[in-house]
Amino acid sequence: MSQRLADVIVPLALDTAYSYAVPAGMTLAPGEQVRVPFGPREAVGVVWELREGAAGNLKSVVEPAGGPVFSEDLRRFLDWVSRWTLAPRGSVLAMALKRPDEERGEAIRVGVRLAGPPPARITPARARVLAVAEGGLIHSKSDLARAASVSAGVIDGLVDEGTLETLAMPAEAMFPPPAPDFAAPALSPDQESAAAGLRDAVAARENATFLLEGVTGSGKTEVYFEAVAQALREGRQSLILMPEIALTSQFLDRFTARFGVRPALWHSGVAGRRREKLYAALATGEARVVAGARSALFLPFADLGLVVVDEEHEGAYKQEDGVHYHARDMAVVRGVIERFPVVLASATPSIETRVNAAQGRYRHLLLPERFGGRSMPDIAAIDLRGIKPEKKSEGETWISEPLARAVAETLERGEQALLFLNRRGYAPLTLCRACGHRYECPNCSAWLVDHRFRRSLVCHHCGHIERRPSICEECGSVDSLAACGPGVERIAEEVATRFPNARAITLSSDFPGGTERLRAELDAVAAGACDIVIGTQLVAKGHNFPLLTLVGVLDADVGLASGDPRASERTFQLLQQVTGRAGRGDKPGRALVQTYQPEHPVIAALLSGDPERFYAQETEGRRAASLPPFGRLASLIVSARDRGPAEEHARALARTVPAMEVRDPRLRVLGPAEAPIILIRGRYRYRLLVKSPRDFDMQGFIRDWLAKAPKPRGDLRVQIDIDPQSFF
DNA sequence: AGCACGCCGACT
DNA sequence: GTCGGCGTGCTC
Repeated sequence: MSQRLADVIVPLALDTAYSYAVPAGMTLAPGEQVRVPFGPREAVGVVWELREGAAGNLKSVVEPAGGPVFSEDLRRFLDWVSRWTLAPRGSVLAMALKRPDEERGEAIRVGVRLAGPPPARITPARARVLAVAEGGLIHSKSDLARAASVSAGVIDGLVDEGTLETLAMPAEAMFPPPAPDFAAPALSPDQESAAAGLRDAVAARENATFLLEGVTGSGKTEVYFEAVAQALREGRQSLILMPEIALTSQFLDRFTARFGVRPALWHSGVAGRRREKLYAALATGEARVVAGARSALFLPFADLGLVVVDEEHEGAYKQEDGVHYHARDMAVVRGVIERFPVVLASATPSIETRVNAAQGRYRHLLLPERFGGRSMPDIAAIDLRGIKPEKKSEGETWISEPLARAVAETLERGEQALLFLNRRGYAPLTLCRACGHRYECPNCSAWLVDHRFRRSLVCHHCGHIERRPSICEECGSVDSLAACGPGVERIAEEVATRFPNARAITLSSDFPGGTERLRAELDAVAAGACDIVIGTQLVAKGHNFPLLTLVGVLDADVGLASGDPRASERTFQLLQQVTGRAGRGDKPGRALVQTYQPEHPVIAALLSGDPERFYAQETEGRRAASLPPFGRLASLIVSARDRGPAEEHARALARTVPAMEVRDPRLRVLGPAEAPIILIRGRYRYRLLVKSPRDFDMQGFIRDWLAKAPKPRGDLRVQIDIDPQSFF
């Protein structure tokens, strides 16, 4: 006998949809959330498909579970992401499905208002409460208590006496709609023509991808705000994706100035009730514009009409654990499936995006000038080869004399200077001068970084932390430990000796007090609270310092020596971005770049002020090596607590490849090789690389391969990363 | 992800 | 003899 069946996906690391009978009388739509029996317990999943069939001895759906309905398009998108990343569908669903905390119960806010005669005994505290409550308005308990500066107990007392009554507060409008024409800006002709292109695409629901490229200060944000405004006029939702740290008050201020209200925020710091409310408001369409970190891409929007990926070249868009995905690329896919335009904005686009634009897959919108005709900073190299050796003595210095002079001049003019070094901590290596012992992480094959402010040695890979010793743990020598190389803390020390009267601050992601303090500190710096900023890459990103006129790059060569195929691109983008921080106000900017290899292509391109040269070279290099975007790449990381099993399983996987019947000669499997950092978090890692042509079904190959290969047992793990971004 | 089943060590 | 360690496998 045929009856209605529901194929349900549960948000667990499972790829299969499980079939349940729909009890007679229960109405269910595809995409609805349902409670289903699952093994010995119950789970909430999403109806992926409804069909007719024989119920056999299938279990039945318990009940509809409420919450957002997952549209056909969203389900197709999640399926696509699963097939692309090779992650189980349930894991991908888990990124989109957030159930409210059942423990917490309903979100009813209790309010109070004046409703009866004054109490028999009137106290000063009670009098203050009555004065505030006089108008007969509904107050929330906590607001009323605060306004009358009394404790909540006083309110409760008045409720007991019948003077105040409690009632449910009307739900406050959590997500007031931004106004598309609140403060439309005056745009330059370049901005206006780019904005017009975006507005048209939004209005036409065109599924086009745009590269919006313009140097720092060219006004990209104003342009994509026009696309957001258009989506608002169309009554559709917008999502602005940003690297998490860029979600600062500066961005919120600009948004508020343009649209009159703040956008809704979705990132790891938004939790609890706020997160639940926003999740619900997304699905009803009440939240119109969301600014979020990469994870916001998977949320069940009611009617998404635009996605902006700001700073599209940022590595932060790549998720490196769980489901390995690139939010920028998945955003483009969501745009195609749900038929809306996607805008990729950057001053220094990724090679991938540049090539896609050049080949006509993306539309290229270029903002050639700094807004208001401000000039780009003057960039000059300081060749350390001629300077450094004579300073190598007991008191090592990292700021060369020419750079120090430039800083002094900047301070004299009352302007701000930034010293950039992309290395956290005090020194990247600690060794014993007596025995040569190097301090290494017990869980990782990496050196421990001296964090002198915290008096600790810290591993930047696993977070291991130990007290900075005074005697060598190996040979027992006293005062023999030497810090090798600089980190930002060490630069801060040098700044303090060289410029004792300057107000200096060191900013890096390990800033004490967490992200919130850090964001506040960035605002204070922008407002002029200090003279010298010493910072890691964090200061290069998403924050403008209007008073900054000098940027000193302490070591432009960091990162160039690694074997990572993306090292050049990343270094170029970072240096271009940080030097671009100089001179944003009405003062011209200047950047000095300390380097041992001024003729290196990356450094030379930076100095020439001609990024096209770099892009042309790098693109050719990728083409010649068939690297992305000209070829496809995947990495398989095999890991285990013991070295032997990890290596053995990696070899076993490699041996399975030639045995496969289907084997395209254009496909290559390389390795296994030890990962560059073989031990991380106590796990040994071996890596296999798959290279294929662009038009090859690489995921299909990997799926077939792993189906025939030996299954990982015990604590062995195989992680698949399609289009890996980092290679350690 | 849970949760049960199952097969080996140290306890009443 | 049993309690419980966590490796292995399953969830319509």
